[in-house]
Amino acid sequence: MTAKTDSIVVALGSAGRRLTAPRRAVAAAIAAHEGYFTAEEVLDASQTRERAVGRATVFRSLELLTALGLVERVDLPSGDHAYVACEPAGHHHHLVCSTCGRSTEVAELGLDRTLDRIEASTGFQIESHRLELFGQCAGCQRIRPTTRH
Amino acid sequence: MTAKTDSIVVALGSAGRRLTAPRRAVAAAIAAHEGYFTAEEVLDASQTRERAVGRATVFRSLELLTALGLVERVDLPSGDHAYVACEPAGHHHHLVCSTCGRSTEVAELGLDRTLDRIEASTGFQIESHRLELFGQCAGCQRIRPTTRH
DNA sequence: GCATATTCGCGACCCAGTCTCATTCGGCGT
DNA sequence: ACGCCGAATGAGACTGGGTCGCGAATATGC
Repeated sequence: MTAKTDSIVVALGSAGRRLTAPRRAVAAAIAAHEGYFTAEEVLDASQTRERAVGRATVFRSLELLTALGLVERVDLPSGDHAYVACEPAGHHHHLVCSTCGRSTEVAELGLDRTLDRIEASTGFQIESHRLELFGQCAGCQRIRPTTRH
Repeated sequence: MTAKTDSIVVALGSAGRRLTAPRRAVAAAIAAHEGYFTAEEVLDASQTRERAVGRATVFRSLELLTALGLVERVDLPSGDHAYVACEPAGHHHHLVCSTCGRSTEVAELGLDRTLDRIEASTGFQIESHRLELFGQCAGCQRIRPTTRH
């Protein structure tokens, strides 16, 4: 967890952004989550601190962290959106457990070739894609599924 | 277009749902769109008719059509959601032109094998996935891009 | 035609997310 | 150690998508 918040702190610094208390609070809230989390949850979590973080700030921080590649937005099958913390490494996709919410990153998986083929056959020039995978993680497949949080 | 509305009519019938004027109106509005469309657009379109369709009804109809597999929800890169009309055929993905909004369906593309591999390596049991492709369609790649609608 | 369950439409409501703007504060220069 | 200044914050109003509840309307089977 400290590792996570640390990397956030570092990233902020090297991006020339200020390191403020609210941002620390958001980082901490994110670090405290195992899997995906919603803006609401981050908001709630930071409200409980002595110095509450404003709603707007939470959204702004999430936006910033997204821009820095430290978190990514996921649209759950249910339709509402969540975020997952992730390594700012190259292109990757998320595999989210629909029971406990834990998410793992899966690296490139030969999609590029397929995209090339699609481009060739449709004449489209693909600019971006979104691939999200949902399922049950190894742990939750056993009889007693871990409930989310 | 009549073809599109027809298939909607048929689908409603065979699903044991009533064929009402508002639903026809929504179907017509959808058929009038080349590419993706938002709930708002459908709403506006049906408002202009003599007999206006209520906001709730538009959403309910879209929900129903989605359940019937005639339209599908797409989350645009911008974050807001739209719908695309599609064949109730098997599993497929959408390729959306970010300029003109036109969308084409691309069939299965060897993703299954990759998913199997991911399952094997992560221990996850994948239940569903979402793959959306965005880019420029052949027409919009030429100098004068067709603007949306 | 009639009965009746389905669907509608209105309007109130809810909730995520944005905007504004006065206030605060982090980080740099000295 | 101090002060400056632009970046960042927070409170709350606001917006816009989407839902809910309920009395009225209507599509369908008979």
